[in-house]
Amino acid sequence: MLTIGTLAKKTGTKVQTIRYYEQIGLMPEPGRTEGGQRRYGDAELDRLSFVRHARQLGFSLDAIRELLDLSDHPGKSCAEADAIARRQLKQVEQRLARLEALRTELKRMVHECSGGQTSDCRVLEVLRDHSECLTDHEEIGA
Amino acid sequence: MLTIGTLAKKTGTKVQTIRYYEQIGLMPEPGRTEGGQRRYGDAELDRLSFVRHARQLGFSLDAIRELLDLSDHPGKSCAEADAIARRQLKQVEQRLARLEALRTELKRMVHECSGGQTSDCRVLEVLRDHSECLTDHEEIGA
DNA sequence: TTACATCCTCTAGCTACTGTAGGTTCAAGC
DNA sequence: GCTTGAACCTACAGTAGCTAGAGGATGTAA
Repeated sequence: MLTIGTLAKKTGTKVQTIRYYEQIGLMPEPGRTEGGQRRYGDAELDRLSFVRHARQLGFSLDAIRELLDLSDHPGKSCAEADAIARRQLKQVEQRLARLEALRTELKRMVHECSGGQTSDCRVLEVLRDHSECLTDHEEIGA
Repeated sequence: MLTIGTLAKKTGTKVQTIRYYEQIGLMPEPGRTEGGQRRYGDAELDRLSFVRHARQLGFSLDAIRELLDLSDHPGKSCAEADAIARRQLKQVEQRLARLEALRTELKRMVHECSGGQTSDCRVLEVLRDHSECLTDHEEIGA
């Protein structure tokens, strides 16, 4: 039986985060000691590991919820899980493309900084000037 | 004189976002009509363009605040602006590295999906198994 | 004058946590 | 059995950066 702190350490999660996952229904309500402290078993360890791994891969909590649901029902078609992963891959590739363009622009900015006064600072100038901008009015995904 | 809606369209910003920027002090309080509606001039258009461009490049609102402050004081050293841009570039490069690793793993997941039932779905299996994980307990930036 | 798009303020909600306050429980050592 | 201190508990507030909605006022063109 694991305390919440041990579970946290084993999965690289903060204690509060585990309680938060419980609150939003991503983790089940665990057993408690007489004094009211949470105690976890291996099933919970596995589940939390799954969640954390998926989070590291950039899956949203909603997507993880779906994936957990799928893995809880082994008879279901694999196609759904595959679709989620594909959607995720697509997003990652979009972000990559965007970030690569950003890197180029940032490199240019940094490269051209002459070290003088802000009045002739390229960094500020580039930000003021949209003409060389990648795209209009697009957002970057953090 | 521009209405807030026109300014929004010109900069690709939502009206609410402009009001939000005003609220947090990133945009100045504009003039108003007798009826109390906001009216903007070219200075505000420039400032908002600057902000949006910087946001597209992934700068935080705090960083943008610093940059705006620098550009408001043309006598200051360019070094600070350069430092902010360099910090940003570093972050972008870290995210890139991380995302590239993610793409590899996701591609592997998707590739190996055989199309059967979830009980033998590689996507779920990979998420259950941390052994091939990139790094332990690291976070991804959104 | 009337219609209606756009504006106003205020409040709440979103994601995915993280932090704090104030109090309780557990386990080890004596 | 008692003390100590780390780890636990709940509840609530705060983070970034917006976004959405309610309910009402304003501006402008026909």
